[in-house]
Amino acid sequence: MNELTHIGRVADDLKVNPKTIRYYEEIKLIPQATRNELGHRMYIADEIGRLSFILRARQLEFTLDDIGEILSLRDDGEAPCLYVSDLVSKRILDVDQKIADLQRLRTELQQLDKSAQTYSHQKISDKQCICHLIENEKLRNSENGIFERGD
Amino acid sequence: MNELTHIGRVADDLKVNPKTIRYYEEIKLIPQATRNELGHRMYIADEIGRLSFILRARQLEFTLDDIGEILSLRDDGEAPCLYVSDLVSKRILDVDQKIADLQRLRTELQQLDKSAQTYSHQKISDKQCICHLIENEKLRNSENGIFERGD
DNA sequence: GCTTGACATTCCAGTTGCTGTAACCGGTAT
DNA sequence: ATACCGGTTACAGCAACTGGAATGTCAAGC
Repeated sequence: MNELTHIGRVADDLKVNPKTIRYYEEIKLIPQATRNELGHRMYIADEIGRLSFILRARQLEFTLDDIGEILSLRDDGEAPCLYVSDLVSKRILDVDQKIADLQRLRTELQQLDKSAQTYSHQKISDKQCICHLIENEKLRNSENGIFERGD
Repeated sequence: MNELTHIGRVADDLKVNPKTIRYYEEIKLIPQATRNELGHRMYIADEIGRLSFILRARQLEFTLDDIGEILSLRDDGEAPCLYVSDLVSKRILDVDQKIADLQRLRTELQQLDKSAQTYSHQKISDKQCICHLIENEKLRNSENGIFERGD
């Protein structure tokens, strides 16, 4: 076997852009691939394993930095799993936050959409108004004090 | 009145980084501010209005490109509201998609977290394994065919 | 008078995770 | 011969800022 594979094949199999693979090599997330006589990168199962680990972690939206940490812990012979499970917990909190933000955003947009129907038949008269859709929302919300921009 | 305000003050009031304001000027989202004798940017209510419109739209996660479109429609004397309400509808769909993605992600992370508890007492023995948390998930999911990476 | 601090200015570089483009090379099919 | 396919490199660009350095001006405090 020994299965030496070109980058394009690997990319197809893992459904990823070949550029991404080269990029990961460039930032040292994966080791420099061995080259064939033409200078083409050739991959063996091991490296494909590492790569697909990275892609899996990216699907889980770990940052490349975090993934790099995980991999180098592992490369040093340490078990990264505790580290990972810590990251996982943190990511869950992040994701929850983001979902909440988006849901709030969705509500706002929905209100905008609703008032679009209400206002659509009106003519613009107020020269100050940039867009009464967004402007009116702003006023309504500052009355209600909905947005405090919690960063 | 006539209220001429320094950039720092405007930034404080609108809770935004002064750099952001300069950046918006640089990309011509807002006109070049008038300067005082020291070359400092000074703002009047009108410009602050335009700026806070932009910030409001950014809170609603419109892109600067879209905001630019809206503003230049308005600058040309046209009503951007139909355009905006179209954008709003599209944004709602985007946001829905994003929420769904994040919820799926959350589920995955939760599963990871659960198996972290299951596996945490085990010793690492398999040299191939980079992190059994993520690896095992990958295997489980490819068995179930959960992830088809719908892009 | 001098220093310090708080602002402002400009310009340049960096962030994240890639992706696009250009210019090139080599092998294969027609 | 030539077109096509896939590989290579290096560099630029995306979004939406943000940080830092170097410089300048003014006012307060010692």
